[in-house]
Amino acid sequence: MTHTYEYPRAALTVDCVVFGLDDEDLKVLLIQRALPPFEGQWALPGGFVRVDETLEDAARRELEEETGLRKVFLEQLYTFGDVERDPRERVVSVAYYALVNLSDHKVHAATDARDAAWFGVHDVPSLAFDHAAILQIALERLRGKLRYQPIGFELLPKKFTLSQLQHLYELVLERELDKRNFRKRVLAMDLLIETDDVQQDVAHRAARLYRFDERKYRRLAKTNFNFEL
Amino acid sequence: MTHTYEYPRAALTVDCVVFGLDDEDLKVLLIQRALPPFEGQWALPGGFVRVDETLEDAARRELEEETGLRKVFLEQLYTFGDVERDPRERVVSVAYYALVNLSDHKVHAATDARDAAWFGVHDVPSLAFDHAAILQIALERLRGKLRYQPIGFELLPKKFTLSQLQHLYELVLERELDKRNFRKRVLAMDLLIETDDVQQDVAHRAARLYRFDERKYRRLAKTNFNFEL
DNA sequence: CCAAAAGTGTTTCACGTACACCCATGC
DNA sequence: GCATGGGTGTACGTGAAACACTTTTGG
Repeated sequence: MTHTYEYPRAALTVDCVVFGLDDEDLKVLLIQRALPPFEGQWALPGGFVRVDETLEDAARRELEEETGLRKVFLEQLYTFGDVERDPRERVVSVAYYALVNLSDHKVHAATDARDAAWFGVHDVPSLAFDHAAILQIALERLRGKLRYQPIGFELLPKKFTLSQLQHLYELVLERELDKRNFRKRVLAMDLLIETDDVQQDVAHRAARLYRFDERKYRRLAKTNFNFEL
Repeated sequence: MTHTYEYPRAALTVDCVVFGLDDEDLKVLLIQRALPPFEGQWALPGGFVRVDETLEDAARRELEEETGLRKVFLEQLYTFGDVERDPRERVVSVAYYALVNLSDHKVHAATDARDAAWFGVHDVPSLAFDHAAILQIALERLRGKLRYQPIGFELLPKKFTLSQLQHLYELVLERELDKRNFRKRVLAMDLLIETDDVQQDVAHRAARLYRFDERKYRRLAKTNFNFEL
């Protein structure tokens, strides 16, 4: 069955820049395309928006279909509408970025993807379409938002050490931070809950684990409080 | 002539939130719709994206067609994709916001619009579609960006007084600022050029006029300099 | 006992904030 | 001469930045 319109229409897609964190690096999730165009090349997960689903629903659906990821932090990034960005025809893509913690989420390739894999953000292969540009903009957005929104916790396990948190900020912001000042600032916000647990299986003194107090943050966010690191 | 596709497609539009400044208020430009749906209601200027133009080109074209505005500051805001946001069919809209100075730009209604007029942002009539929500998000974005990007100057004439600049910040941020501290901070950035001109035709001491040094700002922005007010 | 990271305070300096009066101009 | 906004400096307090050693644990 076909669908007919009076004027030609652009196709509409979503693409997802999924960031994850391991011990060494900030990573991005890519899939290897199983179909033309750019068959065999690496690309951001994504696909066509159905006419009866919202943009965010489409992004979540494609993410699950292509990589198995569910229930991740997801936020709209920017809409890319250059006329020649897809060689087939006019395609406008609404890009989203997602944050996941690698320890909780296992990834597997699926529909339309030969393979799915994590790459260090400074070590990505050549990407299909304008996906390299989308990735750059996502990185800038992440850097900007990390400063004044508590989104970094999405990249960490529920319980984390202060050193892990600092390491995350250093990786994303690409500069070193002073340990004492970092701990002072982050604890002064009074949004971390000290748990009774400590790190396991480390060959040195085990660090205390903390949780982010999201409930309290939401309450404060409604008044006029500013998260800032 | 008609166009057929294998799957149904959403229509794609752009909408523009145009902000302007006069002596009393931050204003937004609205048009009165000449056609259904929402005939006779006020709405944001905007319209369908052609298949051979970029999103920004579409926004600029619609802005000129419907309101006569050209060569304004324009930046993408957010893409709205709720399934039911247009009663006719599925329409996804890429929203932009624009900043103009009212003294330089005269507005006139045109294509598809019965009328075009400026409204105080806190005094808008009931709007078509989800345009009230789009306006709210544009306001938040403007407030957020004004703090750390020199976009306020787009709302002022090329030469302006420090009081005008302060007034703009007070209107957008919705709080009063201390005159001496404001002047100190803004001059300390060293991005304003003092001109030889002063205000004309005022019934009190005439204020000095300044220009924003955009060239210098661009240079600094490339290193690691932060505009912040 | 050694390696490795955890954890902890103080001083200094810059910047944000609060605050009030005289000046120039037009009518 | 009076009304209106233009223009200016200082004192105080808070918060950011610099900086080094002791503690705990596992191997």
